[in-house]
Amino acid sequence: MEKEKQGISLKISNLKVTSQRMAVLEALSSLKNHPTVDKIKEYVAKNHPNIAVGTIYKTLETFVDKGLVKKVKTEKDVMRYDPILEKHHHLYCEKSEHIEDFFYDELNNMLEEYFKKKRIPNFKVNDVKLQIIGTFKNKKV
Amino acid sequence: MEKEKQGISLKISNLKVTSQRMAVLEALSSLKNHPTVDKIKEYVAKNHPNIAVGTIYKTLETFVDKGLVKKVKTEKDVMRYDPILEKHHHLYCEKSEHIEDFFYDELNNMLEEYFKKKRIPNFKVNDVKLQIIGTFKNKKV
DNA sequence: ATAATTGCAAAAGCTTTGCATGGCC
DNA sequence: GGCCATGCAAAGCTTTTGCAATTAT
Repeated sequence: MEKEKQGISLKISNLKVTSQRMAVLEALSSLKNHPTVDKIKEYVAKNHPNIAVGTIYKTLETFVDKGLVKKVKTEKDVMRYDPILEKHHHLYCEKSEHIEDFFYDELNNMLEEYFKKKRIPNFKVNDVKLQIIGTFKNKKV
Repeated sequence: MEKEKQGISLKISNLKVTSQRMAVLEALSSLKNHPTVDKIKEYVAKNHPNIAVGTIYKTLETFVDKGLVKKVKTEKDVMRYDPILEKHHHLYCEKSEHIEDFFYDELNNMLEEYFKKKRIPNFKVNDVKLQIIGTFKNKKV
């Protein structure tokens, strides 16, 4: 059961299990497309009409601190959240707000190799993220 | 003379040459580190005490439209501006707001090759940006 | 002349904060 | 019971907008 897993992941992170946190976790896993706070609020409000936006912000910030979600940046200025922790990159649509995940180990390995060989003076590389920008074809995004 | 070039680049873009626009261009080329609007305002204000923030925003937006600068987004939610148009990537410091440019044709070629061979289903790649995240060594950033 | 640009100030997001209340452990 | 999390509302920022006055061409 999904809820159980979510409760466990809160406990592991030393967070109290509250219905709001559970609801935000559920929203994150249901809303596929790197939701904004607004989308999350909308989703959560279905079963939680009284949840405060502040709570959602605080909750998400807590999750980021604990490493349960990551922030995704776009050229626009609204923060979006990504619940997937495996290493992956993002495809950004030039024409819409759509963001899609892109997993490809081969690419990760290639980059890792590259930065292992080619050192950057005075800089220690910890992570490399790709923003792959373009357009989606034949798809309602 | 630098000013002349800047005036010309405005004319080429079909923009009227105003002292405010010249000042913003100068700020962009002097402030190396991908300045925020605030930094730009600060710089411009030295010789232009009366410039309005709104004007700076409008000016920058115009420049972005004309392709004279690009927006750079960080995990924090303040927009920053990059006057360098050549293809390049960014080094992000994990510990500060410092952003540095990273030029490396070899890497660009490698990525270009990669995405030429490895097609992504339903997606046309137009640009690939790297966010290289880590820490600067022996350096006051 | 006239169309574009600017300054000013108000407004519009998005996000954070403080504090009293309420709920987990 | 103690402490952490929540709701609420206000405040803080960054950014946008409308409009009259100004300026470049």
